[in-house]
Amino acid sequence: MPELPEIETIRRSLLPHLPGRRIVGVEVRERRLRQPIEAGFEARLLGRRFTGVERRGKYLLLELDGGEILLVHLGMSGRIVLRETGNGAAPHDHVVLALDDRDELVFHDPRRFGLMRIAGPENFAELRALGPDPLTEEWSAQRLRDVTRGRRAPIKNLLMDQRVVAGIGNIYASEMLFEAGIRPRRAARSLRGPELAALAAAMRSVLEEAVRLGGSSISDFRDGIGRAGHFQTRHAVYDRAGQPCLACRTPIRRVVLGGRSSYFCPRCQR
DNA sequence: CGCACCCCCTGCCGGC
DNA sequence: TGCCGGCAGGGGGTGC
Repeated sequence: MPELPEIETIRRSLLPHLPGRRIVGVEVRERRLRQPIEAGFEARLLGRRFTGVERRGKYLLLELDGGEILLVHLGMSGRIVLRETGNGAAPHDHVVLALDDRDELVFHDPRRFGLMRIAGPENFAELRALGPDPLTEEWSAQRLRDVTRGRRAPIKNLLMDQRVVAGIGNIYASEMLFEAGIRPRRAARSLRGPELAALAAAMRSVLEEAVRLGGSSISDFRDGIGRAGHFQTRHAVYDRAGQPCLACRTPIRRVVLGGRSSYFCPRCQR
């Protein structure tokens, strides 16, 4: 579930609570995540204090005193939740960090596609490979024009390529293409100037609106302190195959691109 | 480079 | 009711 708006929602929900707190206990209940949790993980965290909460694409960066960072990726089914200590661990609670005030920070991930690792700012291979964050000034219509130039790939595949732009996943790629009036299968290099401008604007407006509404709680997404999001009520096309387009009543179509379901209105999008 | 496939893993839902 | 296939917000790898 978690794409940029969900991770940003989690970041904002943790920001008032996490910085300043010290880790007084580390329990790793399951090391087999997408990358196995490394030996020494517990010792490196114990006694450290959180200093900040940042985000890069779909990665959450929990900053620690001493300059290291606890890097978190939630994969498809991951959650990270701050809760009161004392109710015991649930199934799929893989990492439990006890904090110095009777709260605990829990990494929960049924499918185990997520990851948690400690790294210094200089050595994140994962982060160096990421493209710019679409909500920063690094991203622009000009940049979109540059990365689409000459690319025959469907525009939706490009939007979801984290090396091109970081943070967009399957829900928001479909939603921003609807907003821009562009079909997901269009070859990236075929987009004209006005379409590129519309898409750049739609990327920003869809992501900002989704952040404003606390992300999409399809299935059971919750932020860092257990609150649901509401952007799912605004989905125009995602998971709406066969239902009428909200703009023109034409049935929404589903196609598969790069192995992922993709949704569009055949009349509003060209 | 692009793409069509695989894989990783668990849970849920609909059809039979 | 129970089983089975398909599908799910992620990323990575292979071979063509």
